[in-house]
Amino acid sequence: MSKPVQMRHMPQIAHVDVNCFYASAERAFDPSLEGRPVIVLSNNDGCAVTCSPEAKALGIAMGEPWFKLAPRAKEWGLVALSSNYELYGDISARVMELLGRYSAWLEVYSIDEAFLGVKGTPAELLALGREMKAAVRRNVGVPVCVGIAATKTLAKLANKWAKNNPAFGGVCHWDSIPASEREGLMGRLSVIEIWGVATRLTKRLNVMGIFSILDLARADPVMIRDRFSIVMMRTVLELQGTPCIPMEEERIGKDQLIFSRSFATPITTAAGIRQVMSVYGQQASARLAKHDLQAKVLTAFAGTSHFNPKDTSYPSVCVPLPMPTADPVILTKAAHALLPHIRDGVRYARAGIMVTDLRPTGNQAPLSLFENPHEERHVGTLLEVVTKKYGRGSIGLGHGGIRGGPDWAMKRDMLSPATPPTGRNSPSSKPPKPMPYLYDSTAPAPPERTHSHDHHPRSPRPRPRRPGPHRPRRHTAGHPPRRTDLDR
DNA sequence: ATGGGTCAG
DNA sequence: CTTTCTGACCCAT
Repeated sequence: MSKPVQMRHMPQIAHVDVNCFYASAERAFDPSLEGRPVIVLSNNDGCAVTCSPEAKALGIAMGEPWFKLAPRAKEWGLVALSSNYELYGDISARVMELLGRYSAWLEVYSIDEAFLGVKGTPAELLALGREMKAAVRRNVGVPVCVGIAATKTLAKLANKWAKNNPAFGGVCHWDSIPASEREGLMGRLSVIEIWGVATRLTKRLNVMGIFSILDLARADPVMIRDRFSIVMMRTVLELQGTPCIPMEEERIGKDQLIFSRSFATPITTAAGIRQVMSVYGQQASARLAKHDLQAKVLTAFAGTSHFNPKDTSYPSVCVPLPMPTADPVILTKAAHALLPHIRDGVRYARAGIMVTDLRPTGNQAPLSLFENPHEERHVGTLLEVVTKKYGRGSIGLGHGGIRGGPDWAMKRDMLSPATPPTGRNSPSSKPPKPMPYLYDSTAPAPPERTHSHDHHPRSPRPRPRRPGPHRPRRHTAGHPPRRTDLDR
């Protein structure tokens, strides 16, 4: 008895992500790094955030402080690089552009991950996955793995499986695996391996006797909803193969922007904090302007190190702005409201500002023009132009513009030299042949969320998107596969 | 509405 | 000297 034809054409979701993205991006830029142990360091060159497989083989773990590694780097032939987000953003854009050719339904989930709506027979889906993997490798130069399944949650799991089990060759189509094997896997994996479940939820689930992914998949969704949340229930349903997390439209409009940083060395003076606040005020202004937004509220904060439990202090102030603004002078002044709360001698390890209550520029009363002379004179714009031309730190208001001086600047001593080559590996150099079974705009839309408790309103029939210019989320290649037995 | 908690990457 | 920096959403208040 053969299955109805439609069964073989159920919409599925492909999850694609780049293996150890930052390290791979550095390699795409500098192929001589291929085969060598490479790590990419966090801000301030503090610790390793991404390790190439060769680096992992040396026993280097994610989060390993660089100062511990440095002495042995030479003997290991270890290449350590400061994180270079410009490079990663560029590589990311190329990957996404390429993936966009394989489906009208691309959701850029993070700087190195995407979901694609796909459909076809199992054999076709597998072929599609392999084709995408090969194309990205060929055209952009980074390795990816692909997981394909009926739901996002399962697609991510399949991807993880593919990554950890060489037998898959980097591509795993969930439904093509015998059920007994899938259950074997789910039975061996802790719930913490699931998308959306971390330490807290794991503990709570464990208390209820739910330890493995299989335990959770077999739990009663309603009970889970009552004891946890609708979100966790969706996870359960998704594990059972019922799509509940739909493909998302590109997120438009943010609710808040945060600018904060840990310092290379603690700041111990109000003067130092003042300087930092000035820089953040200007950064906030530039970002708001870029997105045509204005803020109504600014929060400024500072804090001592979490690792030094004595003498802690976390001052913060919330400043309602007289009118929605993106003006650097006003924002900087507002940020300085934190200063009275800063005590000299306290070792502040980080500080930042947050702008909230954001709204699009342009729908305020004209009166505000006169109340806001800086805006009228385009001070913000000028700052941006100069900054773009001469680099950050070359100009600034008040104490923000001191160049080279501040020792709280990020250390990036091992930065890769420049932006990556264009042309050579550029995706456009060899466009992939479209596959006959692409998920196209005339095909049924991807699964709708079955429970509509969801924040971002979306059109009932999501429209297909081209990948367009992306605003990939920031990302550290974090959450490194803590030891799993995905590969038996 | 707002803030604390939780998660992701 | 376990991880940076964001961003978002859930949920209780």
